[in-house]
Amino acid sequence: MSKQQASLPLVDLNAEAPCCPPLAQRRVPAEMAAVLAPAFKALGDPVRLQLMSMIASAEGGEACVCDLTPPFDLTGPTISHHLKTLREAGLVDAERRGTWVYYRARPQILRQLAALLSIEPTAATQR
Amino acid sequence: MSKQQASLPLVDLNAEAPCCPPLAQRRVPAEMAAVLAPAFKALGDPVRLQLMSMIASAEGGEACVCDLTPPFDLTGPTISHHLKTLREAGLVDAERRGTWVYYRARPQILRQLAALLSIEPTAATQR
DNA sequence: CCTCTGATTCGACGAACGTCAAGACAGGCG
DNA sequence: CGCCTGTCTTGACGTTCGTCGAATCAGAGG
Repeated sequence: MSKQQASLPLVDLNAEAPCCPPLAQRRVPAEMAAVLAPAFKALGDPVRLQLMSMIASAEGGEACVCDLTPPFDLTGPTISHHLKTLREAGLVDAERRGTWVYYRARPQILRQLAALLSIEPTAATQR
Repeated sequence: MSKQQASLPLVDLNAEAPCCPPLAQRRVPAEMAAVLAPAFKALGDPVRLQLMSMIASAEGGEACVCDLTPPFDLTGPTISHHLKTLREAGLVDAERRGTWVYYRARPQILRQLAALLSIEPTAATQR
């Protein structure tokens, strides 16, 4: 419900992936790779990985940009850009309440990514 | 100083991360983010995500380059480059046996990444 | 209305990435 | 030995990324 994110190519993981057959169990088809790779790419930057963790582990499940910016030696616009990347990857959700903007993690997608990487101890994947 | 990927030939996840406190439970420290982000980045390309899946789900836990190349509309060098990226991220291991080169997944790291993304239903992260 | 603060967008720059063609290296086979 | 097949490296190209400064947008409060 952020105002201008409607026109952005937002990754719609909910409708796309019913859920995740583990990566090591069945070969990931090209379409699913095209949908999920951006999410991994979004986590592929140290700053964004920390931002994601700060948001997901925050009290009440949400964090204000004003709390996310100071811990880094980066300018406000740069943090905002990283948050936008996380938003477009479908990993977080933004909401403005008065003066401040709050970011909240989307647990569904984290679960999907975790399930995709999970390895069954029962499967005979070892030599 | 958020750009720290200077001299990082090979990610050494074994010695570095004892294992993974979930991302949503405790804030990921900068050093851990610097170590783990390259692994996510390596998975952040559709081709590499499929390669990773093809290797991890292959019979006997290993796949030959000769089997990995044809499914893509890419040249041999490009596939080789992507495999090198996965290797440098610590996600796969390569071994030459005679004429062919075989790639094998490293389950430890996949488990670490999955654990990092996992969400405990017990934690009070939901509202 | 104006101003102040917080957050995003815009424009620009250097660095890194994905891709290919051409060449180099490794090993099997005549 | 020489050739052939498979894989990797090198050099180059256009594109994308991470970062910043400056400008802009969105509310709150005088």
